[in-house]
Amino acid sequence: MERIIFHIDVNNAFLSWTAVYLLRNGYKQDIRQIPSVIGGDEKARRGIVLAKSPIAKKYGIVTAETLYSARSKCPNLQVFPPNYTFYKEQSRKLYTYLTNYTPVIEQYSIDECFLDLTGTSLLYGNDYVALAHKIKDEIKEKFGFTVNIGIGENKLCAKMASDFEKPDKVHTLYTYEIESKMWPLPVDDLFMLGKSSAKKLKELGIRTIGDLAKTNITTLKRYFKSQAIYFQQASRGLDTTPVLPRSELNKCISVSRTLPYDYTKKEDLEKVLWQEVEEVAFTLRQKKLYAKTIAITYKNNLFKSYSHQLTLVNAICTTPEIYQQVLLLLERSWKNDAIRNIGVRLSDLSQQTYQQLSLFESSTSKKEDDIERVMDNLITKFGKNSIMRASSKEKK
DNA sequence: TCTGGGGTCCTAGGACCC
DNA sequence: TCTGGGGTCCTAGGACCC
Repeated sequence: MERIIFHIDVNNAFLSWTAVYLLRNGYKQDIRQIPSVIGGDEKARRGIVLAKSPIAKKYGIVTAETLYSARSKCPNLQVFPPNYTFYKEQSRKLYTYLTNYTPVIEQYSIDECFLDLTGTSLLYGNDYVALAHKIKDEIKEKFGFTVNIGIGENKLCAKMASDFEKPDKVHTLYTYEIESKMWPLPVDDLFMLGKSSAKKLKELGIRTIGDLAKTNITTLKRYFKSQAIYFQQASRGLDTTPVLPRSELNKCISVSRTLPYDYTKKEDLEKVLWQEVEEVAFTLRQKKLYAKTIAITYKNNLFKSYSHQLTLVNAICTTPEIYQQVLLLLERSWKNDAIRNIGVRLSDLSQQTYQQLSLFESSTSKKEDDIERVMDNLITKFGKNSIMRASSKEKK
């Protein structure tokens, strides 16, 4: 059966949401109408563009460039800090509202989702463009921000369509429109085809998505291995992946931090790692998960990234147990270089409710897990400062 | 005061087993 | 004593997404 998929994308999400927040709190100007960006804290060395207004875009400002560079393109640029708590709330409200139309929603990110409306014509009729306009306008009225809606017969086409012209627009990319609407676009515009693949394709003389669609698969395979098949299928608008609610089961939980200056002392790195372990371990336990693989990630002053990981026999979840492994990893992997960014990642997650005790392991781990859970509950109820372990005090 | 943070997926190579 | 080959698990690194 032919499918009908919508892709909904909040226009300049962080900037729009901040605009809504500011207007609601008495700010006189709509920052969507001026040259503005949402940017990280430059003093904390996080000074990059997270979102931009349409006028800022006209100045050539792009996402992820430094604020320094953005200002050089537009001297009267206004910079606002991100408000993640508010963003998450807006995102949740939007998705809750969209479940009115279909239960088959895949939340792709904080500001993007797919809706499967296949078989809903008895409910909404056959005019999907009209339906999309209705949803789009309701969102604008109800929440105060605009979205783009792309309509297609699969997720790929819907996603490509929502990207066409912004903001506040509805576009279709039906099978019969692929040649006219998608083939003239540069290969970089194809979803999941990034910079490094685009560069290789250009060297092969493949510039547009149409060129890619017409390229011999054997040639593509020589350069792109298994990716070649995806590229060719996608360039022809083919995609059979289903709209699936994001699995509750995370594949990994991670945290990383850019440090205020480059750290060269082990004790300093250990202090940051302790805080990071507390964070990821807390999230892990909130999700009632255990982790078997623990990793440490670095970025040094030369922007070189590296990482180190280990896999345990038994999955763990307490902060001290994880920290112990992280210290081991630090010992084994840190190259004594100046560290700009350091992080902790937990993966190989399971919902295992019992721990298989290895022969020589004490049976106290269950008790320790319970103590941690009691502490977590206190934190949830009374806040972070309500409780602190003795060892964490000295590390602050 | 130049270059964030949280994810998923893939690949190559080594260890180890039979 | 001249050195096969398939399978699995693990790690590091990289591409790509928002």
